[in-house]
Amino acid sequence: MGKVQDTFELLSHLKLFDGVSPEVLRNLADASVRIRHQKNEMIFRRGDLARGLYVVVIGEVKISIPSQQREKVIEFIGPGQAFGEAVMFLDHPYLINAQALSDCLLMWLDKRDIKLAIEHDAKFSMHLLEGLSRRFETLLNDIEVVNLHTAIERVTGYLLSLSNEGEGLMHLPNKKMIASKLGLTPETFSRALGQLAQSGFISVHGSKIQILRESRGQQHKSPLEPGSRDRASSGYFASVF
Amino acid sequence: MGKVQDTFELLSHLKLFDGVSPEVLRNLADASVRIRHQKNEMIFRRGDLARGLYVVVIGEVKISIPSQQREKVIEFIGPGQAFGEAVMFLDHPYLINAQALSDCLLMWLDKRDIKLAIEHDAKFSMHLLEGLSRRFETLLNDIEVVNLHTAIERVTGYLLSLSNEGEGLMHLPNKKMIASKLGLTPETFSRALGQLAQSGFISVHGSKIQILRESRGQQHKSPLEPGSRDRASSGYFASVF
DNA sequence: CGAAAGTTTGAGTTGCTTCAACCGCGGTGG
DNA sequence: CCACCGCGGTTGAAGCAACTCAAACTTTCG
Repeated sequence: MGKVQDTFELLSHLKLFDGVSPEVLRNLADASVRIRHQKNEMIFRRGDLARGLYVVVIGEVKISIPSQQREKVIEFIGPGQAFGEAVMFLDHPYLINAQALSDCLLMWLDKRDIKLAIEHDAKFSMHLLEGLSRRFETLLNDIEVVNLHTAIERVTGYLLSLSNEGEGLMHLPNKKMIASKLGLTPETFSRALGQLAQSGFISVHGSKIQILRESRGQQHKSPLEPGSRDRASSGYFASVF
Repeated sequence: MGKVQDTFELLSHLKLFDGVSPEVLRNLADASVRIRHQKNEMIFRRGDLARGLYVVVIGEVKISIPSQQREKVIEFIGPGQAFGEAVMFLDHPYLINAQALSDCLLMWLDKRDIKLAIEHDAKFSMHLLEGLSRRFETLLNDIEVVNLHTAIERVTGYLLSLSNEGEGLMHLPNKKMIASKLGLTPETFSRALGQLAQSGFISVHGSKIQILRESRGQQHKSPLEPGSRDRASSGYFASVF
């Protein structure tokens, strides 16, 4: 009882369940399983069967495509976000790996219970659809970045998107993963940062990065940010190089 | 009346509306707008506002990311499939272009009506979720292909996936678009086909392509295979080169 | 038939990767 | 306390796969 009560409380604060009717939420809370993972533990692997979805309550999770040579980082999932849903609806095995980037508290929900909730609460359906759509746009953006932009453009775009979300001084733990997210090798990523620093656009001190100069006029199509404007090689790049 | 009746009939045969209750379907049919597009006409462009979604009834639609230099083809949408949904749920402008590849009959549904249908029929929600999930997996696959595979691997994988769906003799209209879908230039695509033909794996006669030899251990559901990088060392490629 | 677009082929270029060495830092244990 | 290791990151040099540019050829279609 205590457990269910706590879980209900916990879930009710997550965006995914915002506005969902108490009865449905209670059922979900009842059916949910708490899962803890230590930093670096695998949550699931490519090829595993998907029986449900995960919601991050505390911590951060890395989603990536595994490869013998090098993995490709897809995205980072934080509190309130779900993952593993896409494949769940298709009855396919996972294409991706999910790994805890820090000690994590997750909620796991069985496919059956999710479907029940969908049947009883359209609000929940909408949240799922929105989440999936958001994730879809992110992927779309990544495809665009990888296909149509050079290394420096990718890094610039990434930094700008970070600075849009947060403030001027940024902290990049694990540049290797960022490089992979941008579809670059760590070496190329490092060199790109070096070039941007040299050109005076940013300053780099270890993992701390500061944007010194904004892109001219309306920025370079921030490639990791859905719904932004347009342009690649004009704008900032024209002014710098 | 006649029109609505026909539309109801039309929609009821589409997978997207399979199992949806007659009342909801009738409302949707009532609210839907028939849209015809001639071959090569743009259906929407990046930056346009998304007020609803489209369903292909007849014809084929190309979804692509525009670029000054060259566009990137995302996918081809055929009868019974929806497009433009992802962005609709987010109230973002489109990131993509949609263009008719042939003369098309489309149904357009307003966001409001879609949301109403979601609220009244969980089956419809599920179809949307499944569709979005399927599309998501496709993108994931594309990202993997572009990031982790060489030109020849991409082409081989694509041909194998076609042959899995259909039969040995394939028809590729517009190789330029296929090349773009695979993240290659037309030249590189052409050369890759040439190499595969020379190695005896396929035969190419204009736009008609025949697979002559299967890949060893014909798994290619997911294009992450050993030997992706070191082509000379394993898998199919070792046997060919 | 002729123009326009698509495709192939050749030659040269390049941006990213690869390989390798090196640095700095945190943890560990002798 | 410091030597040692391992790992993340940086830097240099060299290679290469795919791109660009260009020209010839083919198909499509008005």
